[in-house]
Parts: sequence; structure tokens; C-alpha cells
Amino acid sequence: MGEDGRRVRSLELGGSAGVVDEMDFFAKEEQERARRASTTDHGVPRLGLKKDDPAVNIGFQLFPATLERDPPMVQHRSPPDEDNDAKRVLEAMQAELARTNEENRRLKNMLSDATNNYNALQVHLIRLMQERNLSDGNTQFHEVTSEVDERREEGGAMVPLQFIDLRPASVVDEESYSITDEGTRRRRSSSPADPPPSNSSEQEHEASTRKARVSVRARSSAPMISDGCHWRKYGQKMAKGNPCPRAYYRCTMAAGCPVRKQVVQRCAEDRSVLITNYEGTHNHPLPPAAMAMASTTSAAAAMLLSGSTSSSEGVTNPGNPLARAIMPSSSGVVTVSASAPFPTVTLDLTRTPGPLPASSSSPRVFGQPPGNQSKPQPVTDTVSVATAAMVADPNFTAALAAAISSIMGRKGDGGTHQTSDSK
DNA sequence: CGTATTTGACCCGCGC
DNA sequence: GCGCGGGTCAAATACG
Repeated sequence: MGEDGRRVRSLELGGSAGVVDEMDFFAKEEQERARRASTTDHGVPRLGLKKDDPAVNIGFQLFPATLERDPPMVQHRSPPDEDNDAKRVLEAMQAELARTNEENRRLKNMLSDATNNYNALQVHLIRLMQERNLSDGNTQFHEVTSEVDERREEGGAMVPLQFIDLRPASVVDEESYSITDEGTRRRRSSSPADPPPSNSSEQEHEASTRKARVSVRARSSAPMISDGCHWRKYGQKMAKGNPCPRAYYRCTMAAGCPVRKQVVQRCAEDRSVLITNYEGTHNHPLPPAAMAMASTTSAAAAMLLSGSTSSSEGVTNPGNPLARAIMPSSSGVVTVSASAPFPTVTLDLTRTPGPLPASSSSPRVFGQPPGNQSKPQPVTDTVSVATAAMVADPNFTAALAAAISSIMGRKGDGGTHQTSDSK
């Protein structure tokens, strides 16, 4: 390749010799240098000698080698030559292009590695949770974990988060069953075809996990927080002891997803606080914004099922390492309550959790003071961002953004991309 | 006209 | 057994 490249360049060099006059770029300098360096009386540069000029040859030979490094845009000037300069500019631009491509490749690799690490950590987290359950005598969890691992390792490619069900198989089946039609299930229970409700401990466990729900408290004046999903209202009730009605929504993003239920109501004491309860897991691909909330609720539900149900009292997040792993930046805003009838994880986005890195996308979400209700809209829209920030460690996001921006910044002026935007 | 919302009726679980 | 409350259904209505 080197020889051919040189030959081509030589040919180009020779071919462009005749168009020197058309190159205006460094005309002044060129004339000056030509007057000094060239001994020929004509304006025709010593192109023939240039081929033998060691400096030029070295430059041509070194260019490919310096592509991997940071070649200076302006090479040291060899004997004045317009064509030579033009060629060098061209070479420099080509080198820059090649370097940019190389950096793009590196960035892609970095991003892929980071995502891989994230997924690996998530799988590891799930495994830990399920091993914990395994010690309680539930043997199904481990198998599911192995399945997830195998899926991940076999495919090599990343499994979309929405397809990784964080719950154990029994829970998945149970939830999909119950959520498919909880109402009809109740009705069906009277049918003779239904197996009589046996009172095994397994079913008791399923019954408890089936109703695991995630409650999100956020300040918003909107009737419903926008989490990226498409919800259809199917009912409304006046709740006891609350002047504000309670609305019932169902996910309509997929025909086969009647499973999702969402209950929204306003806090009785503070009507600016919107309480949203999520039950179940989506069985269809989700947009990134919706995926954030879905993964949050899923992770929270998994956290709930991981062993905190042993306590009948509320357990705050800092005491739960798993919760800390899921929501590292939200200490104090996550409450796990295993009290009857169903265990609930409460994500309180109305409290101030403490200082957060400024580079993260989450700080503007948390801790909206009650006085800052002049702009309620961002609060509604950023709930998904908050959940995204909780699912994806903000520190990780910030570090990734910093790394990418540093790389982009090294290159020069190309670093204005919003790579830190969470999905 | 298709889709989303409203709203009264109905079902079911639970406590008394 | 009965009443209450939560949750869901489905017809009617509104809306784009």
C-alpha cells in the first residue's frame, strides 16, 4: 500500500504541477519563498527535484504512520512550493478525516463497552437478588438468572432493557396472568374450570409478589405525569377520605398490553403532589423515555421482592444496599413498604435528596421546592428523566459524558453534542 | 369517523 | 349475611 500510495501521490504531484497558478492560497509567501529558494529563472518551481527532496519524501512516508497520532495541521515548511502546500493541506485534511473516523470508532467501542458493563452489572445485581431469594428456598430464580446470562452471552449483542424482565419466572408468569385481566380473573374465579385456590406457600408468595407496586410521588399540576408511555383512562373513582378523584389508566402502546395499570391521585394534604402507582411490567418494546420509568418500576419491584418483604414496616432506602445500587443518587427518597395488602416501593420525587453532581441530568428534577411551581410543566416531563437518572447512575452518566466530551474536545471544535442526555 | 374520555353500574374482597 | 370500598366494564359522549 505504501508504494502504491507513494506512486499515486507522485503522479498527483506531477499532474498538479501545471496548475500552480490557480492555487492562490499562499501566493504571497509562495512568491517570496520561490524567490529565495529557487535558483531557476522561471516561475516554474523545481518540481522535478522535489521528488528527490528528502524532506518531502519523509513527509509523505510519515503521514500514514502519524495518522494514529495527532498530526499537526501545518507541517514544517519544506522548500516553498504552492503545489506542495496544497498537497500537504490535502494530506492534513485527509489525515484529520482518518483520525476523526478512528475516534468515532473508538467512541463507539467505548459506548458499547460502557453499555455492556452497565448490563453486566444489572444482570449481576439481579443474580444477587435472586441468589438471596434462593437462600430462602426458591429454586426457580437461579434458573431464570442463568437464562438471562446465557441470552446475554450467546447473543453478544445487547438485550434491550425492556426485554430483560427483572422478575423471577414465577413472578413473571403470575404478573402477566394477573395483569392480563385482574378483573376477569376475579370473575373467572367463580367458574368451575378454575382450579380451586390451593393454600400452598408458593401461591401465597405469588399472591404477594403479584401485587407489588411502585408508587411515584412527584410535584405536578398536570393531571398525569408523562413517563413516555401511552395511557388510556378507563375509570375514575372518588377515593375515601380524599376529595380528589382517583383515576385509572391502562397502557395502550400495545394491543397485548392490557397488563399495565396505573392509578393516579393527588395527595390530600398537598394537591401539588401527584401520586402514581405502577403495577406490572410492559410486555412490549418501549421508547427510551418510557423505558426509564418502566425499568425503574421493574427494578424497584425486583428490589421489593428481593427480601425486604420480611419486614412489615417501612424500610428506607439507605439501609438497603440493593436500593442504593438501583437508585444511587436518591437516598432518602425511596421507601420500601412491605405492609399489607401489597408491598410498595415509593419513589418520592418531592423531597430534596441532597447535592448532586451538576453534570448529571437529574438535579433539576429532584427537590423541586414547593415555591417553584411557576413552571410545573418541566416537572411533569422530567419525571422520566428522574427515573432515568435513577436507573442509570448519574455518576456514570456524568463520567461517560465527561469522557466523551474530553475526547471530542481534544479533537477541537466538534464537541457540542449532547451525549450526556439520558434516554 | 375513529379514538379518547366520562360515568354509572357491576363485581369482588374484606371487615363487622 | 350485609354493607362498604376499591377496581373494572362498557355504553354514552366528546373531541380532533
